[in-house]
Amino acid sequence: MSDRILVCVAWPYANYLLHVGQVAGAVLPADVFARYQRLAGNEVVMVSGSDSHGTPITVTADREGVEPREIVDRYHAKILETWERLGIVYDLYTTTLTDNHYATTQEVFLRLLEKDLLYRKSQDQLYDPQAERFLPDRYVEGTCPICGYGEARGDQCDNCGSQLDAIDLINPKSRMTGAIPVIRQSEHYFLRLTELEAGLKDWVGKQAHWRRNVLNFTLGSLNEGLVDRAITRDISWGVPVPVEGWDDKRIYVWFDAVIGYLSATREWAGRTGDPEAWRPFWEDPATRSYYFIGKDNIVFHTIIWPAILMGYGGLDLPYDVPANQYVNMPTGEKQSKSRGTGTWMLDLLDVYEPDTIRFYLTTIFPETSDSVFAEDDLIRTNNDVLIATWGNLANRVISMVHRNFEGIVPATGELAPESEAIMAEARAAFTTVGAEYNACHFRNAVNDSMALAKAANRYLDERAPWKAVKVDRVHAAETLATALTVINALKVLLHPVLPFTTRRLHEDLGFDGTVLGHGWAFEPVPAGTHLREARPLYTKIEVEPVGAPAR
RNA sequence: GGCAGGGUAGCUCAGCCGGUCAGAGCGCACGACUCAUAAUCGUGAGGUCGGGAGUUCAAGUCUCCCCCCUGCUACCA
Repeated sequence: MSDRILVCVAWPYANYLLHVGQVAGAVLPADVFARYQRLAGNEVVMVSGSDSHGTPITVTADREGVEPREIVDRYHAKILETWERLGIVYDLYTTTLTDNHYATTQEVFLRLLEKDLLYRKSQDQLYDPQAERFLPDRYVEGTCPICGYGEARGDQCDNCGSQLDAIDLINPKSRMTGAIPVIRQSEHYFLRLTELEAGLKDWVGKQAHWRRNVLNFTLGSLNEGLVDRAITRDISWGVPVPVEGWDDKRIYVWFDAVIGYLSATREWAGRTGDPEAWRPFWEDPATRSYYFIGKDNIVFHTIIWPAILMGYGGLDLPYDVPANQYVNMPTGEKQSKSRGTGTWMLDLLDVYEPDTIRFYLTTIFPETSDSVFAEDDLIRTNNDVLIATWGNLANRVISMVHRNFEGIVPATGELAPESEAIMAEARAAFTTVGAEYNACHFRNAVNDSMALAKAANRYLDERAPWKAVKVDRVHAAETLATALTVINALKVLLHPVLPFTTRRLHEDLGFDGTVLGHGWAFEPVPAGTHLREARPLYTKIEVEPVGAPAR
């Protein structure tokens, strides 16, 4: 019986290239998870898109003197290229610029308004009279009132780390124009999080399967008490507020971005030809929805988005939010788009095979703590783990079958105990490794798979078919046929992480169709099968790290 | 400052409802083998589990204090 699973992935801002941290932290875990679930026979839809609104995009556009849409188009194309080359398979990767998304966002807004979960309130805001624009705190700079640092931001002083209020800055000026900001009143719509707090607490309290940091952080925030948040802004780039007389404001990006999960699923449905196909993924309580995000985004996915959904009514709340920590540089520095530090995915893809990258990144998924990306470590992992333990295993066995059995899988009689044992281990791995994937413990899934590969290497050494074949062909035949079956099992177990090379291996082993088509199943390579000529699945990297720095 | 997560072998990380929890992989040393991308297999070297105090028969595993890293702190998302 199959499950229905919605895989939601954080929406990258379309104003930069993607770096390793974003991919290892959210996108690749989601893809591995979705691939596993599809293999396991579940009904999966995976959606995301480029977040096209927000101040950073406007600022980038201003700096280049172009329209925001041009920035979005440029980087959206680069992002799509990254997915293609890395083998990230979305059912839909869209943007927040579609008519469908605007309509969905406005529909949600109006529903909340009807239900009195939105209200208007005026607040003081800093305004740049030269740019004729309201300023977020971080776009104001001046002298820190606490330590005297001259270039403190309105929200925080980078020198002494103090949290600031932009109004308290000495000699404040706009980072956009240098003008002195003035205070102006502005009216906005606020979401009544205070109203939804009790329901959220009740719901979060039941999510015992969430990761410790996600659960504790969310409970902590709820216990401190929520504050209503403004969901509109004084900007011109964004989803229009569907209310008379609000033409000069827009729905703010954090509100429309999370709604993107819903609008993207609707858009996917429309593209499949069944516009109603999104409903089971959102309206059936048995559907499980997973949100793959970084740790900086937890509050939006465990509090605000659920609050919006609760307020809207009739839609599923997140089942799990397996937020990851960060992937840092070997120097300990963060991968940061805004600082320009980090490794761009496209640079990496220019140099290394996608499965090499996917495998290495999976081994450093920051599932429990920040992890480190290092190119020399990637090379070492490729050569000393991926190839030595796994690639070589497939290669040595297929080569032996060609050398000694004309490339035809030999038949076996009754199996020796050690052959039975390794077969049983391979069969059992489908349960254990499957459970790890299903629980989003991807590193464990890979480690368990590699343990099976090591066991297969050990089995080969013990049975030494290269020796046995000279004196007892039946013995050697049994060894090789058994090893092939274990290799075929590993092909399936590792397919979510290594989709490209396991597809090749699938062909090399003489199978038709796709790995996906065969499903999450233990399956021998039938006797009599003609294997293709042995070819290495992976290329050893002999070079020094070439370096693929950001910028 | 407050809240949350993390600080375990050279490296990357598990373990954390207290008692085979002092581990895995890589690297390193030695040995075996030679089918295979000099790959594989076996053996080994031992890290005061960030620091200090406490609870307990027993603590990386619980409590308290301190140090360091990261995120959030709601007008970056």
